Amino acid sequence: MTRTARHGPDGPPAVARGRRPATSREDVARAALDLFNRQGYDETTVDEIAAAVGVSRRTFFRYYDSKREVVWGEFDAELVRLEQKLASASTDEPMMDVLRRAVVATNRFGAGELDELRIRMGLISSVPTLVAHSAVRYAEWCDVVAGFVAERIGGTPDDLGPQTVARAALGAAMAAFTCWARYDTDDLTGEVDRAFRLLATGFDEDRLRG
Amino acid sequence: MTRTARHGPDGPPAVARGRRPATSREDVARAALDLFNRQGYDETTVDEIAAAVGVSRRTFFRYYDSKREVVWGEFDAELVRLEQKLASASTDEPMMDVLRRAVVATNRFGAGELDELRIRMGLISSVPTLVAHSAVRYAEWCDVVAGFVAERIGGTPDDLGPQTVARAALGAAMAAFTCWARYDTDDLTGEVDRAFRLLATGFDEDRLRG
DNA sequence: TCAATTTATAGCACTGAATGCCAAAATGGA
DNA sequence: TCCATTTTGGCATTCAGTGCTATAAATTGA
Repeated sequence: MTRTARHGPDGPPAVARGRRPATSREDVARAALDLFNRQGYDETTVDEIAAAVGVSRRTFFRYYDSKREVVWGEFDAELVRLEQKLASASTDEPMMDVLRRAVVATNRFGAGELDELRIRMGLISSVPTLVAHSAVRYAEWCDVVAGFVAERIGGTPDDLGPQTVARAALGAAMAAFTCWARYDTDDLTGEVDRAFRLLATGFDEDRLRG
Repeated sequence: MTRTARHGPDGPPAVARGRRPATSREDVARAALDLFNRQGYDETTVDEIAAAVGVSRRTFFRYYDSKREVVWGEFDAELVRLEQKLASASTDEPMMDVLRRAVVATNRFGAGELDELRIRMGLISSVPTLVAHSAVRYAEWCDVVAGFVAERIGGTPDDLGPQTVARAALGAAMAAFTCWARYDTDDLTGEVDRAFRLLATGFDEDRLRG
């Protein structure tokens, strides 16, 4: 992966040397999502996306490793934020509370981002190819959570305890996201909060009904 | 998908008409798993598998829809069993207990099957392509559980409650499986049981340490 | 034994994703 | 203008997956 380092967040704004990029990750993503939304993910070829941005097919693959990846935007950055939130939490606060608040916090989005996010999540949770790829991305999310849990209760992140908590937490987050993407509740963080509270009560049947 | 109906489980053993199949799903799976195990999943082409079974590439795709699917064996049958267990459970027994016992019951394997199962699970949880595809297969598993939960607490399977329980339960089951596949504990059902008990207690920190 | 029917296979052509390789274009600096 | 740098474009290739058609092998019935 060779991203443009020209406007990277670190270091000085490095004067532009060599040929200028013909487009950007953001532009590619916009064009692609638009096509996916209009004619469907499987019905959109990489050639079409490239043409829409005015770039060759080969160049598309220099901006994104695969067609799948386009839908994930800047997921990596969110992962880093989650890790920081978890690491900086008070040791006094109960583990599941820390986890819930951290996940809620990393999923606050501005009103302007919500529409695009809903399109992304709608695709991720409905197109088989993307449902599949989500497992790969979410595995990284799980690793972060498992690391945090292992830190709290001792042992390694690979043990049954941390793995179970991490994967169950992922399940709760995914449930909240897909429910939010499907219905028209504008309250994403509320859904996440509810899902994690259910998880922390061990799925008490009365609470589930309420 | 056209499987051989010749020895199908339903109906009379239907006399063999027409040309006999050159191989079987089982034989294809055996040859494929052997190759995957020896030289890796990505390094094994469909042509190689087909050649190993003595059949053309095109015929391979008549036995399995994709290279990925080979690893999943007869997962569909297990799904049906889970659905039956959940449906026939007593309404008096707590929901999470029913779920735990049903999942444990559908994951009892004979000693002879365990080695191959470990190879399958090892691949599923380590090869990116298969990690990805697992999301598609496990989604069907989730649907079954979400249906059961909705039946118990009311509402539809798409609501936040059933979705959260189902996906978290899946997480617990996956954690148990991967832990079992990685370490040499021969006690698969024990791992599943432990994971689901953790889940039902809302991940009590003391219990997680114990 | 021969023809009709049934079922499975082989082979070919084609699409589409992804990757490696190299030449050409564009840009700033000496 | 020449050079180093960076990005792009195009080509060739691999591999998964699919549709189509012809052919091979097997049973049934005459």
